[in-house]
Amino acid sequence: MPELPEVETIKRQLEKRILNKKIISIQINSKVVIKEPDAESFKNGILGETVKEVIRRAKVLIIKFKKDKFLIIHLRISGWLLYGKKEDNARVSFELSGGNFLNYMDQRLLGELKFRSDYKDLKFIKSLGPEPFDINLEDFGKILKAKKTKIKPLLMDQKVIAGIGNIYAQEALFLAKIDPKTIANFLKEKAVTNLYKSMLLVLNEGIKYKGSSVDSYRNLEGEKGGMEKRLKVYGREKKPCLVCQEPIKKISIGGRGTCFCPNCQK
DNA sequence: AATGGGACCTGCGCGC
DNA sequence: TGCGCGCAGGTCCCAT
Repeated sequence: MPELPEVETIKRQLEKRILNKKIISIQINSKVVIKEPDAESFKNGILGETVKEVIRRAKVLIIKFKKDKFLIIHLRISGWLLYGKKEDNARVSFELSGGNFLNYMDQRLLGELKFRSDYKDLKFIKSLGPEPFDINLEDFGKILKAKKTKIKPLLMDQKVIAGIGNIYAQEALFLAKIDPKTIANFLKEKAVTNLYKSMLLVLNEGIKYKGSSVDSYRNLEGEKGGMEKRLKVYGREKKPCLVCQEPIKKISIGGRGTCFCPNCQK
């Protein structure tokens, strides 16, 4: 599910709901999502702690308790968080002071929860490139210039730019009118500028409309996002391009489905 | 350096 | 109707 806009939406909602709440009890229904340490130590470590800060880095949510206690949540594909009553099909439920619950939902069980003394030292976190909103046009251009990979998987490479996934990469390329198969260092200055602006635009729009609910994703309040109705190419295979009416084509790049308009995106 | 395949999981929709 | 297959918003790991 969740790319930067979805995770940012959840982060902002968590700030309103769980800041300064204490973890009263924890029920783990699917141990497989607890990646570190073992389920028992995970539970014991978090019980009684109070939420001091909520952080997002790329697609990762970090809940900070004390100085050296962090809950790190990666939702991967089908993970989401639901605030409110206790959910029977939650993989993990955290009971909070005040009577509400924070439920970790994850149909495919690919997400991961970790309890650690830090998050910045995680291998994955250390390998991340800059946040899209922290990179300037000049640096963005330099990165593309140095790469001979196709532009679409490059945008999705978390080591290069952190937070973009399969939906927003397709949307940004459509807006910028760039063929997703284009080799990155082949892009001219104007195309690079267009792509940079389009990337920021689609991410900001995603945040504004509280994410895309293409499938099971719901935000913290259990609501669907509003962005999926505004997506211009993702999931629109064979449908007419919203700009030129040409049928949208779907291909596979780097093993990921990729929709684009063969007429607009050159 | 770049690409392709498989792995991790469950469940949906499609064609036969 | 029922079944098998491909596919799904992510990331890692291996081989070439």
